[in-house]
Order: sequence, then structure tokens, then C-alpha cells
Amino acid sequence: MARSIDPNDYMPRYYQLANILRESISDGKIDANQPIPSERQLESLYNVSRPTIRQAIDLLVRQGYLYREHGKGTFVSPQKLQKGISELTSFTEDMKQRGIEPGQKILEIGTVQPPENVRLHMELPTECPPLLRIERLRLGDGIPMGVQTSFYLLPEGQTISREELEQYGSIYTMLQEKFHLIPTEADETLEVALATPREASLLQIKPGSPLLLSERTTWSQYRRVIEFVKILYRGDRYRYLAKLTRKAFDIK
Amino acid sequence: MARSIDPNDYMPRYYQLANILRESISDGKIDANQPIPSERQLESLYNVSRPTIRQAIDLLVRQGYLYREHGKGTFVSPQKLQKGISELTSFTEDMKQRGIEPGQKILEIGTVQPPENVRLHMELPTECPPLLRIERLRLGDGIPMGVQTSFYLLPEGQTISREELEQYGSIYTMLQEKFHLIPTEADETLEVALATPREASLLQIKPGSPLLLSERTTWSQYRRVIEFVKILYRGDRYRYLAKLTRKAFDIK
DNA sequence: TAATCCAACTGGTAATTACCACCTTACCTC
DNA sequence: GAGGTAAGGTGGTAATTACCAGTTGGATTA
Repeated sequence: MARSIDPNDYMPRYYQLANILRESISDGKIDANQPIPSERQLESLYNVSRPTIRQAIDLLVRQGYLYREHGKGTFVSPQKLQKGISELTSFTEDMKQRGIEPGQKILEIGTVQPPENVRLHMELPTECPPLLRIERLRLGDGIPMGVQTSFYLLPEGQTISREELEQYGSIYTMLQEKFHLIPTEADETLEVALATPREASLLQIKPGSPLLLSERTTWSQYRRVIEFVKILYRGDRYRYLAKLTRKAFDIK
Repeated sequence: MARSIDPNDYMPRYYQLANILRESISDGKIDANQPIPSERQLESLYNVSRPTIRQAIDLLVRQGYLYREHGKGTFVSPQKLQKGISELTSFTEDMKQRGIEPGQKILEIGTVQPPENVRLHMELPTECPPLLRIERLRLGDGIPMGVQTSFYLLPEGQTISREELEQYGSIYTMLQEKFHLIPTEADETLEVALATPREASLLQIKPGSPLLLSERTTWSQYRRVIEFVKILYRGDRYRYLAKLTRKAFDIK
């Protein structure tokens, strides 16, 4: 474990420590199910107080990197548990995490009045500003993975051009850099659907093939709605991963 | 806001406070997007220190009941965000949360040597003790919702009889009360599948109908594998809900 | 009147101290 | 040797104090 904590950094100390620990884990410096230094040891290793250390460890436990055992120590989670997550990720990030090269083909881009169901998902009034609508074919290692239709509520008068989108690749990066909007919270539902002829031809499958339908509404750090995204994944190529946890107290 | 905190209770104070606050929210005593008392006010209201109060609020924020705004206050989340979750729940709990009356019909129960794929999901050695296998038809408001096949690794020599299972209804309750095993962490995958003739007849749908296939491996509080569960949900009757979050720092 | 500033809130981070509950181990006792 | 026991380690909970960083609104000033 190297590096140290800079009290004057713009990042809080517990967050710096979490990053240091996370890297040690990802780099494989500590094996799975092996203990990290105890909280009292970390205290003198990094010259931060125990509450700060616990805050850092809490973060990594929630993210699945570590687990604690009362009276024994804090341990590195087995690899497989580190992936899952219930983290909000873009398609691009999702693919990269799985070791798949993300790609896209923009089918349509333009501003529209949202259809009724989209408007309801985004909780917008009947009279609402036009939304940016983007329809894309999503690729994984060059092969069609899904068809994505997304609607964005951008700051008044702002928009995103096809060229910009192609350049950035990921909209989440754009939202942050151009509009300072950070997707922070989302509701997602998953269900099955059957491919229409159009979807089938885009995805290169037979009409009526089963698809995994994901619908997601996303809110910004200001708790204002940003986007509604509908993705139809090829049933034979996509699998959704979730990591679930439960506090022991919930049962006691 | 009523009730008070008993320092001698077996439950930690931050957890008692979280329960009190959660109930106030669920009871609708505080409207959505309205602030709860400030942390300093709660301090004197309940005679606990601010770190304890923050611990309680942290819990509720993670569970989606509250959200904070720096400099302004802590507010009650809109209803819809309170449901989601990435919480580990049994079928029984899942249905109750949705306001559906859970039911079940036990199709088969017995001990078996696990098939290869189940053994791998549970990370058990080739030579492993027999597992309890339960096959159930799961009902929601009396109508077939899914077919569930589950495998349990119980303490040596222990088992569960059909009668016990029928009586308890939920295995999670049994695991806890009879074996002191608490399901704490799980990995779940979701994908689409097509109904075989047998599944179709059980679920009262046509063979080849699309299903939502959930596979879950669950670990106990001791990080030992407890169960592997495979559920085939009727595609037309079940929708999976997820609540996703992202820390602002992750992008900074 | 309108713009400015500042005081008084809010939550966010941090150090310090204390004690409890659980687990391991080494020592002691029988 | 087998058992129990106590010491010292671990994480878990809790109170206290301090200061920082956003937000707001009222008092002050131009």
C-alpha cells in the first residue's frame, strides 16, 4: 500500500483513502478473502482518524470491494462479487465492465414532443418543452446488442448534434462536461418483449424473437429528471447483472 | 414525530432512530419533498448525538427514503423512489412489497446431488454433500407467476420437510429461525428464456412463450453459500424493478 | 429602490475518546 | 492431553467538539 493522503486536496480524505484501497484491491496487491490492515493500523499508516477510515471502508463495502467480519477483520471480496453492482452506468460503461468493446450506430437524432408514455415516465406536464430524441443501434464487439431510444431534457435552448455525439461516444460524459449534469439516481424496470419486424432486422434476428426490455428514468444531482431510456436487448446476447444485499438487522 | 429511543434496547440507537423516521415517512406524516427536522434539531428531539443521527439518515438515504441537499436540508423522497431497491428479498417479500398476495404450490422436495451447473454457481467441490432441492409453483393473487427451483446447503444432517415449508411459507424465515442463517448477499442475473411444454403447462401459457429467467446465488452472514435459486417468471406478469445510484464523486 | 453583504441557518468532513461485542490464541488448570 | 479462561486483537456503536461549505434571508448600504 503506497501513496498518502493530502489534507489539502479537493477530495475529502475518506474518499482519497477509498481510492487508494480500491486500487490496491484492483491491482491484486491483496488477494481475495485476505484481510486488509486493521482500522487501527490504517490509522497510523495514513495519519487519519478511525471515523475517517471507517467512512472509507464503508464506501468500499457498499460498492462490494470489501466485507467485514466482526472480531476478525476486513477482507477483500472475491472478484466475482466486485462486478455486480446496482450502480448507475451508461451502456458504454456497462460494456467496458464486461470486457466488451462498445460501439454505436446513430439511427436518428432530433427534437420532438415526447409521446404520452415517455412524458409520464419523466413526470413532465402536458405542456412541456421539446426533448432531444436519439435512436441508436448499440453494438458489442461490433455485433448488434440492442436498440436504444433515449429522450433528454436539456437546459433551455441547448442541444446536442450528431457530430458531437459521435465524437464523445457516451452521452453521460457529454452531459457532465457540457451541461454539468450528473446522472445520480435512476429507476429501472426489466421485462421481456418480442421483436417487431423493424427491431428484428436491426438486431439481425427473427421477428418475434424474445428481447430483454429495459426502461430507465434518470435524475440529476439536482433531482431533476434528465433522461428516459428504453433499450431492447437481444435476448440471446445480453444478461442483466445485479448485486443484492441485506442488512442483518432487517430480520432481527 | 413521536416515540423515543431506548439506550438499553438490543437494537443500536441509530437503527431505532432510522425505524422511527422511516415510519413517519411511510405513514405520510411528512410529505414528499418536505424537509425533516435538521440534524441539530433531531439531536435534542431524541437526545442522541449528531454522528448517530447522521448514521440513521445515511441508512435511509441509501434505502431511498430520504435525500439531502447541502445547505438546505434533508427531504423525504417522492413515493416512487422509495420502492425500487437493490435489496435482497425472497419471493414472498417481493410480492408483498408490490401489494400482491404471495402463494405457492410445492411440486417436489427432496435431497439430491446437485447438477453440474448448480454446483458451479454455488462454488462447491466435485465431492459435495447432498443439497435440499425444492421445486415450487409461485402464485401471485392465486395466479401462476413463476416456477422456482431452489437448492439449499443446510448444516450437516439437517433438512426441511414439506410440512414445515408449507407452514412457514417463506424459506428465508425458516433459515433464520431454525438454522440462524441470514441471507446477506447475492448475485442475480436476469435474461429471457422460452417456456418448455412442462413449464408452459404449469404456468398456464403456451409453450415457447417468453419468460424472465432469474438465477441467484445467495451467501449467509458468514459468507458461506446458502442457496441457488432459479425462477422462471411469466413474461406477461412479472417486471423486475431496480433502483440505481451513482456517487457524484465518481465523476469529478 | 435595488444591490450588497453578512449572519444564521443547513449538511459535510474530521479528530478524539470511550466502551462494547466478538474472535483468536496462548496460557493455565484439571 | 483436554478443557476452560483470560488477554489482546478485531470491528461496532456512541458522544463530543470543531470547522468547512453551501443556502437563505434580512439588514445594511449605495
